[in-house]
This record gives sequence, structure tokens and C-alpha cells, in this order.
Amino acid sequence: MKVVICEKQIAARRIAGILSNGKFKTKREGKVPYYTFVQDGEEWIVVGLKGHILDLDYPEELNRWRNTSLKKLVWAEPNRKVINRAISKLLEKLAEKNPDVVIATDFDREGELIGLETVELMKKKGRLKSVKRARFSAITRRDILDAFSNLTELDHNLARSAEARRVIDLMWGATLTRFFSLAAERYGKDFLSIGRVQSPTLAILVEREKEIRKFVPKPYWIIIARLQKDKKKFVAIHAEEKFFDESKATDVFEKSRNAIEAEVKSVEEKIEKRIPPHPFDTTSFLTSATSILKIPAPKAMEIAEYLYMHGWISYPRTDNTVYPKNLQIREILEMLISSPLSEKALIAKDNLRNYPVRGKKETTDHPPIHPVGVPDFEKLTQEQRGVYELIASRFLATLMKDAVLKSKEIKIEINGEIFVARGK
DNA sequence: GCAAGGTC
Repeated sequence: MKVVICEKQIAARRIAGILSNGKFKTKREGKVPYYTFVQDGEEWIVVGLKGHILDLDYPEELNRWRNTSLKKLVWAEPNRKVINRAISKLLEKLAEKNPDVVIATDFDREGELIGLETVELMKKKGRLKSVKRARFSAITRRDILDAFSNLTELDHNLARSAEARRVIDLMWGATLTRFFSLAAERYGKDFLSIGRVQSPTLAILVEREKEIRKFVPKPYWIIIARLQKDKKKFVAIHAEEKFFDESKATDVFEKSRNAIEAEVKSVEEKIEKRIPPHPFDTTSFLTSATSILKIPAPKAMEIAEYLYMHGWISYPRTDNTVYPKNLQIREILEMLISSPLSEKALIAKDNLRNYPVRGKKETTDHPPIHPVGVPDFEKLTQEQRGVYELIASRFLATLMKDAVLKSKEIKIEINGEIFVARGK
């Protein structure tokens, strides 16, 4: 018997669908669903977890804050406790059948740990015939089948690094939280929470808030000339740009306000090239989603997760900004050409650069975020469509030649005052 | 009454 472990229910369902060609059955152990099918006479069971199955906490006797020495707390060994009894029961039951286990959790550090937690839990109940790891960066038919026919080993070092992260977070968080709370006499629900992520983040906010409060607004004046040449209207701004002195601004304004003519003194033209942006890693994706789509980061991440789960984009948690050599760029381009984004894709096709743009960070776990399938646009929400299009557009942009920009700066004299008009 | 990272 084969048991496949996924990090979440929806992934389990999709993976079962792909592995069984859609011919799987949904069964339940108590309230926990799992998916089953038979292949080459062997029974397969695909289980979806709900993230971590173990959590860390200190033993009971260390729970009284005022009676526990913090030195003791730092060195205390946290207990592991099962988060979800129903899921662990199902895993234990399956372990008794001595299955071949395939860990198909998310391909990242936490996913590796979730896999290891599962294996350790199952090993307590039965002898596992084998343990293998399926690694994939997209939930498409091809990637899943490929991962399952090239199974690897669980990366214990990676899993242990996640565990170390977890132990240290608790150790520091709990000890410092208690220290600050006790020192400030903030007891009960008024405790002062300290943590690896939240405390430096708070410091950033405090610094920014201080800057905002320090800012003293200063009024200034800008003088704009509305001009026309050959029936074309345009504006020019006085070369001084910002006048902080009102009387000086008034003088210049009075001097030039009734002018009928303006004289062009110089024209400067520049050609400028702009390299397309690098492929999306998580950070740059979220920055763009926020600035271009005005979607807050957590929401954008949730949507990306959804698009990934349905096999439309690659895994959205990545540090990588360089496409791996084996990425089928041409194929993805063709896929987009026959999608609702064909117009953009065709422009890209006609303007390809020799090699796609490379970012600075090159890691080998996941590719940069890129489209791997085409959703039915009608069935997406406006925001989901926006995020998919953003990711597809970024992919196309990274394949394209540099943009060429022509800019012009014209200096114009009006009654002895210099104004500047700019265009790009 | 401790953190942060998963999922839902």
C-alpha cells in the first residue's frame, strides 16, 4: 500500500486526481477525508494534513511566570504535542499497514519538517516499508507525474533547520516576553509580547512614526505656464521649481503672467534604455501586487496560493529570480499566446531578447513565480484575474528586449524667466 | 498570559 502525505486537503485532492486520472474515491476516517484509488493492483491513499501536526510548548510546571526562573526556562526542553487528534489517528491507523510512504508536502523548509513530523509519528505505530519524498514546484499534471517518477529522500537537515527555527523562536519569545512583562509589571492579558519577527517590525514602525512626527510642512509655490504651439497645448514649470519665498514667487508670477509669447531657448533630447524587471520572487511579487493592483500583501499571497493550488502558477514562495535552465520558456510563451492574454504574449514574441532577464538571487529549490497553466478567466474573481495577469505579464516582460525611451527637455524664456517643459 | 509557522 502507498500512502501519500500532502500539506493540505486541497492539494491532496488535486494530487489524487492527477495520480489516478480522476478515478479516485473520497473516504473518511471520522471527519477526516482521504482519497483512494488502485493502480497496478496496489492501493493508494492520499492524505491531506492541516499544516503542522505537532506544536511545541513548555511543560506545565513552568507555567507560573513569577515562580519560574528565566534561566531555567531558556534551557527547558519543550514538549511536542499533537495539534489535530483526528488526523494523527488516521496516520497511525495507516502506519499499522506498513505502507510505502511518499511525502508530498510543500517544497519548502516547513514542508520538509511537516513531512518529518508525519514520518516520526507514523513510525511509532508501525514499520514503514519505505519513505520517499516527492518534490514539485507546480501542481500540474506534468510536474506531479514527474515528481512521483523521480522520488528522492527526505532532507533531514532541511527539516531540522525548520525545527531549530521553531525551538529558538519559542525560547527567545517566551523568555523575553516574560522578562519584559514581569519587569514592566504587566500581568495577565496585558503582557508585553516579544518575538523574532514582531519586535524588529515594531521597531521599524516606531522609527517611521518618529520621522512622520518630526516632519514640519513648509508651504511653497510652483509657477506653471500654459503654452501652445501649432495648436498643441503643453505646460512648462518655472526652472526654480519650488519657491519657498512667497514674495519672490509673486514677483516672478506678476512678471510673466501676461506674456503673449514664449521663446524656446534650448531643446535637449535623450535616448534611454530600460531593462525589463527581473523574474518574480515572493518579495517583488508582493511589492507589485500592492503598488500596481492595490491588493494588500496577505490577500495577494492568498490569491497566489489559490492559483498555485489549481495548477495555474508555480509555487509562490520562492527567493529565486533566475529561471532554471530546464524551464520550458518557449512552451509557456505559446501557452499564453493561446490564452486570453494573447495580445500581450504576441507582442512579447515579436520582441524577444536573447536571454531572459536574470535577477541577483539564484537559488535552486523553486523557479521564480511564473504561469504554468491558463485558468478560465470567467471563473476567476477580478482580483484573481489581476494577480494571474500580473504574474503572466511579468513573465512576458522578462523575455522582452529593452524598452527604448525618448525624452525631451525644453527650456523656454517668458519675459526673462526660464521655464522647463519635459516629456517622455 | 509566552513565538512563529503551517492551514482553514
